[in-house]
Amino acid sequence: MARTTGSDGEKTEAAVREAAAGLIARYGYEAMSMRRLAAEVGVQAAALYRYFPTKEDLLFTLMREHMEGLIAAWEMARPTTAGPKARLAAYVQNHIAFHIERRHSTHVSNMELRSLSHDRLTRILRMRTAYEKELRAILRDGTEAGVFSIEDTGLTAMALIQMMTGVIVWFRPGERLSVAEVTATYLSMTMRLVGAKIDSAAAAYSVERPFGRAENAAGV
Amino acid sequence: MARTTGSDGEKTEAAVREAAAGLIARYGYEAMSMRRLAAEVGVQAAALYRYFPTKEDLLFTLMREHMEGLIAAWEMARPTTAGPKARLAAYVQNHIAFHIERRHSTHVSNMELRSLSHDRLTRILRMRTAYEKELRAILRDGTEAGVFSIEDTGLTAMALIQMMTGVIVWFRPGERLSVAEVTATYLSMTMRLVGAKIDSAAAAYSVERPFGRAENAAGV
DNA sequence: GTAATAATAAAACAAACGTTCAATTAATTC
DNA sequence: GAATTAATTGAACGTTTGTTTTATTATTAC
Repeated sequence: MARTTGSDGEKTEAAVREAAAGLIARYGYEAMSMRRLAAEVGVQAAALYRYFPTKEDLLFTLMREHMEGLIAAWEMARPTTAGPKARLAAYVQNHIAFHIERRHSTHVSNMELRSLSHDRLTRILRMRTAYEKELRAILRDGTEAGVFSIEDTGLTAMALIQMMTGVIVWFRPGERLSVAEVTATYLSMTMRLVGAKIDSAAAAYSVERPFGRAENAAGV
Repeated sequence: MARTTGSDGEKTEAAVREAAAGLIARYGYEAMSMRRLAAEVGVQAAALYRYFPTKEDLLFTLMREHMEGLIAAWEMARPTTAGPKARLAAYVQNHIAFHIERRHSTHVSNMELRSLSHDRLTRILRMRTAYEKELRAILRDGTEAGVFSIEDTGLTAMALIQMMTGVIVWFRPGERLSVAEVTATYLSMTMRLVGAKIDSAAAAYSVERPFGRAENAAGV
């Protein structure tokens, strides 16, 4: 047989991306065979090559779009006029919300870097560095303004990112804690970690448009 | 040919373990072929099967011994009579020192869990849970004693472990920072994160026998 | 020095891998 | 309704995979 009834290129490609992210997150890039992926999508392996010339192209596409999405989300969420503390709060909220929302591609982007070619690895790492640079800038500004007390800006940024991204390792939606509760707790841990001075302005941590659904509930 | 001059089972096995940890850390378990591993050791692939019946047995051995080593190191380092703050400091120091010292097997143990069979995964996770339980106990004791101010003990434990283990992602020995400096900074970040009350007892954070070499230098 | 054993090499196995190609059918265009 | 294009199948390709088997040599024990 050949073309199947109701088949549609765009739908198939989207299904391939989603299935690939799920399978790679669960079993790893090397462990996912193209035949297994095709079966998950409900298609023959050869059909995948209409959308992605090689397996590595597929991996790279997932990673690139993950990073582009993360940076775009931050550009939407970032407060431009606010002080260091509100900006840090926005960064934390955006980061956690984005990574929980996209658990699978986060896993892929964090675990499968080693399967990229040198050039593509460089491109992904460049995006990542740009994103992390934003956090370092916030920490530096806060330290210079005397709002934070931080010993080493770069090291603190790495520690915070590892801590926040680590949420996806254990967090499962619908269990003991909600996204809002987790975010609120991580936010206060972050503020203590950077030695943020407590101030009386009640809305100090709140931010206008966090990524994803409105989950500002927890009283922070 | 067959047995080569100077060949020795124990040495070969040790070489296999070390080479395997390095290759899996760099390229991943699935991406490491038995032939590649054998070449790294300087032996034919068939020779590996004298020491490990299957590839997965090799992986499991690396992980089990990593976890056993971690737990053993903590049992050596743990202060039994000290208060929560000194115990937490000992935990952090031991954790960071151990993971930096064994970067490769740490990578393996963190990234390749999905390649284990169900039973073996359960065994490794049991060890991990036991180790993490120690940290939760310290945090709980400190909170009850009023020394720490923590909202959610379990969540804080996960955040701390992710933060500390994340050191191996970016830390390279011999670069900008020494192990002692990194440990000192992480220690003070940890203490702020758990809201540890500052006390005047100067030696509050010091601990008798940290894992590995004596790197207590930084004035914490 | 001979017998036993430990450690390895070399070759082979079937299975699975990523990928390509030709054929075939569904949908679209005119 | 015929011609064109889009989407997919099924079979095949050469490699590489983990593993097994058999033979061979170094070492050890007596």
